Amino acid sequence: MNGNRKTPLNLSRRERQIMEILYRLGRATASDIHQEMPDRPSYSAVRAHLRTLEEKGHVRHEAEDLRYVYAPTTQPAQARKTALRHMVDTFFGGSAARAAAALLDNRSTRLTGAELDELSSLIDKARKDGR
Amino acid sequence: MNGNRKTPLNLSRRERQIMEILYRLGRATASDIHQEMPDRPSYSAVRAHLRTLEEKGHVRHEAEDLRYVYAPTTQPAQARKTALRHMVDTFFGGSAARAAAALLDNRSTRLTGAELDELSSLIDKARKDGR
DNA sequence: GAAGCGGTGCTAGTTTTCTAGCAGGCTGGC
DNA sequence: GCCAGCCTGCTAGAAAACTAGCACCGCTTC
Repeated sequence: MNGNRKTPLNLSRRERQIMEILYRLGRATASDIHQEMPDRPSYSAVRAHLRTLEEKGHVRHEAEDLRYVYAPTTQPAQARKTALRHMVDTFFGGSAARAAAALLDNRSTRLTGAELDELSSLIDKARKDGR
Repeated sequence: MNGNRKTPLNLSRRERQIMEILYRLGRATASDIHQEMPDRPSYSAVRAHLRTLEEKGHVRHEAEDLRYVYAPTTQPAQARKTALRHMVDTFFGGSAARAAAALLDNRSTRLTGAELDELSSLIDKARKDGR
């Protein structure tokens, strides 16, 4: 199911931590990322990892105001999709419905009325498409 | 946000692969896990990792029919919750609603009518609790 | 009872990851 | 000009991850 090479599965611990920060932030400088790292390593180490990630093709950078701003090469939408799929497979037996239910069910996630409406309409839409 | 020690964040690449398989399967023998591993390592290597994971407290084993059956120490429900939270934070700006929407929206995940009904009722319930 | 099968424990060696530190470039203030 | 501050590139060494292989044990089958 996953002999894929350019997959988060093949990232080292630190590389993965960096990628997650990058997905969360969208784009960030080495310094930003360094701030966010758990068990904060040296700034230098972070930069080295970024270079590796860039070499592996997971990340690209643009020069901006005299320093580099990094971003994932994968489009956010695609990354989200892949991540969701993986999560659903490993924790919910492949059932997106069960995963969605877990999201709704969770008491700690208070959803606003507007959000609920939005979801309702998505469900209606799914019903229409399905039939 | 995450100085936690016993978190998936601190697992090595192989250890994480094993944990994901274990979450997916619920419980499994060393051999089962070995089968499922990407870039299949040696059986021996898998066993070594399992021992490490057990030492770190992520996994426990029971003897059964002359061999060990491994399972995560974390309760599935709790693990799912943590994983969801993490996913929502890194890919959906912390919004469970956006994550749920992405799940529903995904064309590739065909939800059955029954599932949609189930979700609708969950939404209604959330509405009631919310007000 | 010996051989084959399938399991476990352990250890030592290799490979990869991870890291700090040095060298250098550009900018702004003194 | 020159120093401080902040950035990049690179490298060598330490630490961790990863791995294969050996020794052993219990069961089954011949």
